Amino acid sequence: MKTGRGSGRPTVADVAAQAGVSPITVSRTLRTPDKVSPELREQVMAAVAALGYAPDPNARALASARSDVIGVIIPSLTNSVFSDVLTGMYDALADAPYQIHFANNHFSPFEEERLIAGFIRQKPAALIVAGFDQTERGRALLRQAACPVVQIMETGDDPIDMVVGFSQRAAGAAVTQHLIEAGYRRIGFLGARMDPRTLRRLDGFRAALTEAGLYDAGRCVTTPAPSTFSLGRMLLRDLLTRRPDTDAVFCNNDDIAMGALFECQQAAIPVPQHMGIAGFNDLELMEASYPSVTSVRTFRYRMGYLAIEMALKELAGMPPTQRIVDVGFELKVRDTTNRYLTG
Amino acid sequence: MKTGRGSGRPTVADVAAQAGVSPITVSRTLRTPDKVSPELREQVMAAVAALGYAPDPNARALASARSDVIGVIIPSLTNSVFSDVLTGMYDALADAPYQIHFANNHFSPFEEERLIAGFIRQKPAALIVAGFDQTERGRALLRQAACPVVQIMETGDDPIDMVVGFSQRAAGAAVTQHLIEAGYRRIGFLGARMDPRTLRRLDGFRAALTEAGLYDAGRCVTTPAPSTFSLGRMLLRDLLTRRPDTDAVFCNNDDIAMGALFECQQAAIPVPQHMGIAGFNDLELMEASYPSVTSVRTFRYRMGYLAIEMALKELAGMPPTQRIVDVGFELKVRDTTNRYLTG
DNA sequence: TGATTGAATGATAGCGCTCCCATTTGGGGT
DNA sequence: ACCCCAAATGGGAGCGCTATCATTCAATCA
Repeated sequence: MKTGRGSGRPTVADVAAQAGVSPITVSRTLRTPDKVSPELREQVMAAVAALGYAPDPNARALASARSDVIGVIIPSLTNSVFSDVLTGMYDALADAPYQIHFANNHFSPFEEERLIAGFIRQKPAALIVAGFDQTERGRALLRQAACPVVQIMETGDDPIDMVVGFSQRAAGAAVTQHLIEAGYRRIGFLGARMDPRTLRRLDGFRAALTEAGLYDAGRCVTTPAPSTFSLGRMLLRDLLTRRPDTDAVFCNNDDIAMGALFECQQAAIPVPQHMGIAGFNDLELMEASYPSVTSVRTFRYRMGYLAIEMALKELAGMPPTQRIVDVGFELKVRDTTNRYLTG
Repeated sequence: MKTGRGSGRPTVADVAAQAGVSPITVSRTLRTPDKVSPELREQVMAAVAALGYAPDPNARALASARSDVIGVIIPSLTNSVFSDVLTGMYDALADAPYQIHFANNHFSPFEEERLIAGFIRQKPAALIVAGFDQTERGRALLRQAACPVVQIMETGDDPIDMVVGFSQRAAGAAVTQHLIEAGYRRIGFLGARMDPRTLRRLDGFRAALTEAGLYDAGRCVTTPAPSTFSLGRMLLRDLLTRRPDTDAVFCNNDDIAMGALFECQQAAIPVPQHMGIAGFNDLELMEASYPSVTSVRTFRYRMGYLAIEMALKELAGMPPTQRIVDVGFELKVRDTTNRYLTG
């Protein structure tokens, strides 16, 4: 039985011999038990247990031209936003016979393209990518991929296959609208990294202010640098140097907003009276902070969860209920934009 | 050329035909180019380029009984601590022909054991696990794994194979020592999740206080719940209910510390005068915060980076310089424990 | 009753790559 | 001139599994 090159672990052949059936019956028992008679099924399972057999995923993938890998490509790991998404994905997977492999493209569509090609080579069960900003070739690869493809974090009418997300632009506009309604008039925008999604938030910001006749391009302070809390402090300082009369800021994300708040505290600028602050994503920190910080709640866990769920559904042969899912967002108004706060 | 079952993509055989060599030469050109003469090498590379050939990782893994997967098992994704570690790993990997697959065990050694078994089935190139608290069988599996194994986040004399980390206990003791030196006397401990590493920090805390004759078990407030900022607030409230005279807290991590700070701000407890606060991990937030928060800087990125580097070195056949690497830690003293602060 | 069907099982032949060993070739050493 | 050896290349087989088609056999129908 030892052929010399083998791994030493039991194979389908071993199980088949032990159970007195053919290898293919073992294979069937493991993958499509209902196509095997109960008696044989039991025999095979007993042999599997006796030998401690576990199938080799590589051999399986080679033979069936389909692996159990669900490829996930996200822009960054450092970003806590994506770790929530991933957590949702893992939870949705539960005990489904797939595994998630992910890669990060460092916010580069070119790296994303490489990663897509790499995944496709593995014949993935499904692919999940962030947003709509793939390269031409990247989109083409995804379109040709013989597997479900889910785009997440944004919505759009023309998904490659399926999409679950929300309108970044509408969310940006909603916060801005809230700041206007709260009585702020000289509203700035603080933005870091400026990836496509951030740009769409800015777009919403601009639209809302323009409509209200309050837009002032000079109050937009942005940087391509990755966002950090300290950067939030710096961006606010920058803005106040250029436009000292600014009375509120919409921050492209919560890190920046929190940094802005710290800066105000240190500079003894009363928040929310003299400076309103709103963030984006609604990290848990924003609610716990004192003062608590206004933000836009995004359903990150949910997006991850649904993305996997939709892919699994399609893999199971069920047609998806819908190909375009908008999970929405929720404005969380808190202390930092509540001008009529007592205290 | 179409055999019916094939994937349609070019294979080694196609490349070999195009280049006028045998399949094995193509294989060699791609994996060990120095074993092929320059002329043939060039021919093969030309054929590869012409056909757009890319090897099938599954077939490769099956034939060579060794995949290009480096398995990483960490307790949690939600935790920003681990995302730093992962970032370091990805960076260390750079263009090495391996890919990282990770899984999280939700802080459960049993789930960890399952994951280890799952990875080993894939014949990984290397395995990286967090800490030393595997199950008996988990350790056995790792020991028998025919690949480099790196334990991270902690140090220990008896690694399964290699280890890169730092002494959680010593770090816990060092912060506590600092609090004592800063003049605090009634020092509490706030801890969430209480995983093995946290327990060792607590151990260091206890040792330092005991030695100073200041230990009071009643000042340790812990919970198995996952740590959040709000939880930090609650834990501090709890502690102050039990021991209102507490004058400093060492928090098991930065989230808790930050929450404690917010609670103090809301309750108008002067920090650091009436309450010293120290965290653990030194997230970027701690430095940016106002007041800035004392913490223990841990080299998370570095640990991830080194873990991969050590594994790659071994995979390349080079003997590792050392099997046990202590990256240390660094106490960052800031406003929240600086009693003599002006302001 | 004989033809027909469908479910259950098996034999065979790969999937795409690499291991192992054999073969060829072109120098050194003596 | 001889042997020997190492480097370069190829032939053949097999990694562990599954797709495909063939076979068996009992149940069904006219």
